Amino acid sequence: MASLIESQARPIRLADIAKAAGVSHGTASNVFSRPEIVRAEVRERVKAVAEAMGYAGPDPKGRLLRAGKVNAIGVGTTEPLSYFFDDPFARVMMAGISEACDATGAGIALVSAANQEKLAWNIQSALVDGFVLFCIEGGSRLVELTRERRLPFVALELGFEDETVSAIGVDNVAGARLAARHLAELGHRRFGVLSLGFADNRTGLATPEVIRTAVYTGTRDRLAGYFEELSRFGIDTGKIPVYETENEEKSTRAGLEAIFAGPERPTAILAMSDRIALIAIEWLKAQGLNVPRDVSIVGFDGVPDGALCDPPLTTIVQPITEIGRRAARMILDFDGAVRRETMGVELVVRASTGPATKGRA
Amino acid sequence: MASLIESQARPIRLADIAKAAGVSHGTASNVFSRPEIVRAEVRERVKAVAEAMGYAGPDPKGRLLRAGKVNAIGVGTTEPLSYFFDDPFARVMMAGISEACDATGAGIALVSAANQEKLAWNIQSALVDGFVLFCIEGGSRLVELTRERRLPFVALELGFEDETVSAIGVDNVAGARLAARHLAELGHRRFGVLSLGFADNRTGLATPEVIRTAVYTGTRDRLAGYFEELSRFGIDTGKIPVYETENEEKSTRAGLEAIFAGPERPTAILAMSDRIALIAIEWLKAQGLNVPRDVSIVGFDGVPDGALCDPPLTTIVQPITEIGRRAARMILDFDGAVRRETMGVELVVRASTGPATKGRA
DNA sequence: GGAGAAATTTGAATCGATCCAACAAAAATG
DNA sequence: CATTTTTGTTGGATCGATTCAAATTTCTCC
Repeated sequence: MASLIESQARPIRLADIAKAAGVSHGTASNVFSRPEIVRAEVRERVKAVAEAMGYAGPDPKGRLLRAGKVNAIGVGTTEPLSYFFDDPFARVMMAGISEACDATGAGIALVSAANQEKLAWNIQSALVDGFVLFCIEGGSRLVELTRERRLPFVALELGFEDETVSAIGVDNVAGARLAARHLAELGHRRFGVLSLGFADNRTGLATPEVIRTAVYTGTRDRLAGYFEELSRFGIDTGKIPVYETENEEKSTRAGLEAIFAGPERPTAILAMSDRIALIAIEWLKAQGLNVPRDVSIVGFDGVPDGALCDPPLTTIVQPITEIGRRAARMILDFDGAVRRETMGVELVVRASTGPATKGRA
Repeated sequence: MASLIESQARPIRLADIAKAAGVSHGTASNVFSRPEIVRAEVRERVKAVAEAMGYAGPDPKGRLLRAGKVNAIGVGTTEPLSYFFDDPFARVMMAGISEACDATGAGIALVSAANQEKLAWNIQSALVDGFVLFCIEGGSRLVELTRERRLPFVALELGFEDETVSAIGVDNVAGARLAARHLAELGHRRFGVLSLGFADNRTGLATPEVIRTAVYTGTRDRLAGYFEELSRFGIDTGKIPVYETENEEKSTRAGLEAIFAGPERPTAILAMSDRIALIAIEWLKAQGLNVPRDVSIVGFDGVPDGALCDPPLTTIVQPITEIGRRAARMILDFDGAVRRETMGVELVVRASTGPATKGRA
C-alpha cells in the first residue's frame, strides 16, 4: 500500500535533495556527476539524504538536454523490428555495429515501424546521435525521412546514386562478375537470375524497361555485372529471365516457378542474396533436382548459414561485419564529412556449384 | 564548404523560428505538435520560415523532458551487445519483444557492457521507460543495478527468489522432470548433466555443496527436477556427474570430457539449454559416437536451431516468443504491480533420443 | 593574526521543448 | 450595436538536470 502511494507520487528531483540536504543544486549535482570536487563531509551528507529519500540518481532525461549527446546510435529499417533478429544478413551486420558500440560504450536504439506514418514519427523522435540505415525495400523514403532529422547518418549498401548521403557498400559489379564468371567457366550457358527489387515494392519478371529505370542501383549493378561477364562468354543475356523477389520465401518460390516453367530450363541460378539462394536450394531439392548436379547456384552476401546448409553455398562474400563496424564508427566519430566507402568482395566456392552437364534434369 | 560551416553552427531552435516568423514560441510549438489549432495562414507562414531556415523539427531531447515518456523499452544483459543477435534463445525472445513493441510503436534500446562500471553507467543513463532483463551470468547484479533506476523492470527467467521483482519464466522443475522421465522410460540408467551455473562465474563439476547453495534457482530447479524424476526410477542420483558450463562451447566441451572420462560412461545426457545440447551433439559426433544410438541427449529451451540440426534435438520447449511478448507488454502497460508469471513447457521428441542399448559405445 | 592561495559552494543561466491560464480578436447571437 | 461565444495567440512556468563565473570558506605560511 505504502509503496503504491509512494510510486504514484511525483518522483524526487535533484532539487529536492539539495533543499533537504541544505546545499545548492549546483553542489547536489556535483555530488553525483563530479563527486571528487565536493568536500567529503558534504558529499556523504547529500548521499545519505538521497538514499533516505529514495532518490534514483540524476534523471538522464534532464541530463540529456544539457549534455546534448545521447550516446546511442539508431539503426533504422522499414522492416518490422524482428528483422534485426531474424534476417541473417542483418544479424551479421548488427554484430559489427554492436562491436563498435561496445567498444565506445554507446547504446543501440532499434527504429522501425509497420507503416509509413509511424516510421516517420519513430525516426523523428528517436533519441540518438545518428542513424545507420538498412536500405532495403523503401530505402529511399527512409533516407528522406532521416535526412530531415539533420543528424549524421549512413546508408548501408550504396543503394542509390545520391552523392550527398554517406554510405558504405560493396562493389556490386565486381562481385556479380565473379559469380557469373565462376558459373560460365564451369560450362553453364543457360541461366536464371533471382533478383532483388529494382524499385520499391516490385516483384515479378523484370522487363528491360524496369531494369533500365532502376531506382536501386545496387540491384542494377549486380545485374549489370552478371550480364557483362556472361556476354564475354558469348551468352545472349537478353534471353535470361530476371525475376524480382522480395528477398523472402513467397516471391522467391514464385520466381523459381516462373524461371523453371519455360522450355529452356537453366542449369545455373544467380541469386542476389544468400537468403534467396538458400530458399532456392530448398525449392530445388523439393522438386527432386540435385544441387549442383542438375542446377548450380551462387548466392551473394556470405552469411554464416550459407556455410552450414546442404549443400554448402557458393557465394560472393561481403565483409558484412566490417561494414557494420565502419558504419557505426562513422556515426560515433562523426566529423561532418560525407563519406562513401566501397568494400571489396570475394568469391567463396563451396558445393552448390559444379560443372554443367549436357543432359536435361 | 558552406555545408560544413552550416553544420557546425548552433542548431536552430524552435524559439528561433518563432522569432523569425513573428509569433510566440507557444504558437510555433503548436504548429508542429498540434497544427490543427493554429490558423492556416499562420501555420503556413511558420512552416515556410522553418523550411527556409533549415529547422529539423522539434528536438526530441527537449520534448522528452516535458513529456516524461520515452516510448522505448530497454533490454539489458551483462553479455556484450552482440549477444542479442548471436544467441538463438535471445533472438527468439527478442522477436517476441519486437512484436509487442511494433504493435504499440515503441522502440527498443539495447543496453549492455563489457565491464561492470560501464554496465552500471549504461543502465543508469539509458533513455527508456523500463527494462526487460536477460538474467544470465551476473543476473543478480544486473537486477540490483536496475532496481536503483526505479523504473519498471521484468527479469526473464525466474532466476532468483526475490519476490519483489517482476519476472516471467517457466516451470523448471516440471520441464526437467519431463526430460528425465523421457530418458528413463527409454531405459537409460547412466546419466550426465550439462548444467548452467549455480552462481555467478562458475564452471566445473558441481559439488553437492555448490548445488545446495545455488544462487540461480532456475538452474537449481532444473537439476532438482531431473533428480526427482530419476529417483522415482530407482536411479542413484548421487552418482550422476553434474558439470556447470557457461552455456558456450569451451566449458561445454570441458564438461563432456569430464563426464566421459569416467569408467561409467553415460548413455544419456541432460542438457540445461539447447545451445549446450547442440554443442554436445557436435562433440559426440566428433568422438565417433552416434546420437542417439550410443548416447541420447535432451535439451532445454526449444530454439529453432534444435529442429534443424542433425539429428534434430529432443528438447523441452519453452514458449520463448510469448514470454518476450508478455515481458515487453508488462513494461509497456506498467501498472505498478509486481507480477511473477510461470509459463508451461512441453517435451518435444525428435531424433536425438532413443532406447538405451546395453553395449558400451 | 593576516595576506594570499587554494578549495568549495553558490545561484543564475541554459539546454529545447510543451502546457496552460489569461488575453485578444473574430464570429455569432439577441 | 452591445453581448456572448468561439477561436486563436501569448508568454510565463515547467520538465530535471549541468555549467560557470563569482562569492565564500578554508588552508598555508610568514
